[in-house]
Amino acid sequence: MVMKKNPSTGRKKTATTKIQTKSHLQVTFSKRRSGIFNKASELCTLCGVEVAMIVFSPGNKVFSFGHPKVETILDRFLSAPGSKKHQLLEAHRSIYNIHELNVHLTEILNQVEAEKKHGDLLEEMRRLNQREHWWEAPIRELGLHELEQLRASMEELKKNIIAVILNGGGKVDDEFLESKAAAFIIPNGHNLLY
Amino acid sequence: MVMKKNPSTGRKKTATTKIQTKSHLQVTFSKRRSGIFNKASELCTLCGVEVAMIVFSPGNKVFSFGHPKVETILDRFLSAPGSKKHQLLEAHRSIYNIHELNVHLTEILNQVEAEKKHGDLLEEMRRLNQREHWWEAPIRELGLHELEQLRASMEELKKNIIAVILNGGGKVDDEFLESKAAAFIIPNGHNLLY
DNA sequence: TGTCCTATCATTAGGCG
DNA sequence: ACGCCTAATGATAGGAC
Repeated sequence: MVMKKNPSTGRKKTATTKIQTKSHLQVTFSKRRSGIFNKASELCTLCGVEVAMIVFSPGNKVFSFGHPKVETILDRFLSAPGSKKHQLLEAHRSIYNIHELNVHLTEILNQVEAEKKHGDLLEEMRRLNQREHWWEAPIRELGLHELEQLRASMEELKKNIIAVILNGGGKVDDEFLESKAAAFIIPNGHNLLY
Repeated sequence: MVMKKNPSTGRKKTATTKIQTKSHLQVTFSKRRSGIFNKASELCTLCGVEVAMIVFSPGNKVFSFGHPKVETILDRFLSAPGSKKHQLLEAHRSIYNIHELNVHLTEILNQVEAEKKHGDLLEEMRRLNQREHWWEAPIRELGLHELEQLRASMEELKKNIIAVILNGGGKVDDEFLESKAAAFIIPNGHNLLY
């Protein structure tokens, strides 16, 4: 026998419009949300399918359900072929592009470094040559003095070249030159670069 | 009065395990899926919240529901602070990083180009100088003939320098030199570079 | 797969703690 | 916010189209 303890209780019809009473809305939201999540879970176990669900509450909190995992489903969904969904996945791929770009950039930067060193070396030669403006005057007019200056410049240039190559730009004295004499053949200034 | 047209019809209890009959499973999936989507839609209108849902069917098809849009919700969800969810958003941001990197790369490449041109110029000077090995022999021993050779080399070097600077590497004849004489002071070989 | 139908079953509105 | 209770409403299994 059924006892009607409280005739006023029980389910009532619900409107299809937004609930206005804030507290009422909160309660309804909680109940229905858990209900839907349960139904989603049932769908998973009953049909063996994958489901993801994301809900933002009226209080702007995030509720999510996912089987097996929300992220997994989202990955599958975003990687599915079609329209704008691809762009996030593309972005994901671009991480690797960035890595490649960085590697490329490093290579390029090394190249720049090398080119700069090379350029500096040659620039120094040119500067040393031009410092005395020896080539601006017709060569046939060079006197012994000028030639002597030129020779001295060349000696300095050689030392500087050695400094750049062996020493990274440090000072080069005769002792240092002697210590490296075995590696670079510099008997009387010949065969320094070749 | 209610007529019972078919007493065998009507709802029956359902197990909580996976449905084995494939066709049965398909039907149940369809019905329940649309049911859940309806409930989600109701939740949206009733509580004014945002909902996204993704379901993979037994036949591996994708069904999705979202209010206002699936992508919108996913964006909000992925940008929500917390754990791994960030990584996709980070990836999204990295698109802009890639753009910046590309700009940077272009700058660097231009720099490399400039350095290379500079280097080539100086390299050419060096090669022209060394071609005759004029500086390997003690300068004081240079004869008139060698000096003449040196002078000729310098002339060629100057032309090549002008070619690189003005012409991008093309050939330089006297006519061309004359056409550029106003810009570069080359009365008798003086003040070419400075 | 979707829709309509019907007879159930499951959900949940409303109230209370 | 959560759980329990009750009763009415809503959802859906099963069948047929």
